[in-house]
Amino acid sequence: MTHTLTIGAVAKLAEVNIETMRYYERRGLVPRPPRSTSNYRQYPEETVRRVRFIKRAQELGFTLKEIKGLLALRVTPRAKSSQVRERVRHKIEAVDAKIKALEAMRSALASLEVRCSGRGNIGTCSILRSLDENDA
Amino acid sequence: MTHTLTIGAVAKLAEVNIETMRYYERRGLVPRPPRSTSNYRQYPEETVRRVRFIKRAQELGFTLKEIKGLLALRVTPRAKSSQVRERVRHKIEAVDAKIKALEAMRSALASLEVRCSGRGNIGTCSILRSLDENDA
DNA sequence: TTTATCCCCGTACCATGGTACGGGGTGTAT
DNA sequence: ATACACCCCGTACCATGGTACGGGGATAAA
Repeated sequence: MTHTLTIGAVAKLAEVNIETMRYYERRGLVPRPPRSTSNYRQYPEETVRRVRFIKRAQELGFTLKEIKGLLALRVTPRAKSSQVRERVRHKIEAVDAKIKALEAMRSALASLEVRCSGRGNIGTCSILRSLDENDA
Repeated sequence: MTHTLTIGAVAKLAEVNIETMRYYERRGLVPRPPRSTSNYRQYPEETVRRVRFIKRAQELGFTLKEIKGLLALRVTPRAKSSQVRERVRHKIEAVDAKIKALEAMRSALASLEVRCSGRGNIGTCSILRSLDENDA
């Protein structure tokens, strides 16, 4: 059983470039793993999840800096859990705001699809107008 | 009544840099407005909404190219509405995927908040583990 | 043991999305 | 008519998030 992965294996499983792995390490998004005698990185399997999380979060509009903050949210013996909870609440609010914005965009798109399929007034068929109407 | 806005006025209202306005024009995200006799850009008020939409969509992880595609979704006399509806459906699917991913992240954060506030096992208190458990 | 494939590291380069600069004209209030 | 803020354009520069290159060593299969 292979309990560790090489950098190339992680990259392949997480669908990123090897250079990206090294870049994330430099940026502190992926912890420096132990090395083999020949100085190869030896990653635990969970690193794959971590990297996938990073990619997914990026697609949701988080910067690497913000993602680092998300990954750092954990209670350790040294951290006061009340502080961590406070930060978690802030992150939840940020996520909720994104969800709301996406839902607004979604319903604008949906109403676009409905309203514009008939022979309605062409002038009302942009996503911006759909958003306006939902806001109002 | 001022029915047109200068570039500076739009920039201020939409909370972007003036240079950003000109950049969006070059990229085709904001249509080239008519000019005054002294060659000043004369924007209709709706441009403010358009620019705000661009910024919001960016925060949701859309690239300028994708945003251009969103803004272009409209039925014109020349476009077959069936094609437009097809594209709209694709966009809706993309938005739904983002919403789902954000909801997963949200519930991971929420369970982080609950589970880590007591004196549970510290090892289970990262967002990655919370996501794992929700997936399973 | 050779050949292919992987890993190391440092450095350079790239695309996206802006932002700044500078020399010139305009608009307007005093 | 003078000052001050605003606009024009072209060009240069910047930060983020990678990606490529190249010389050198390690490992595995034939």
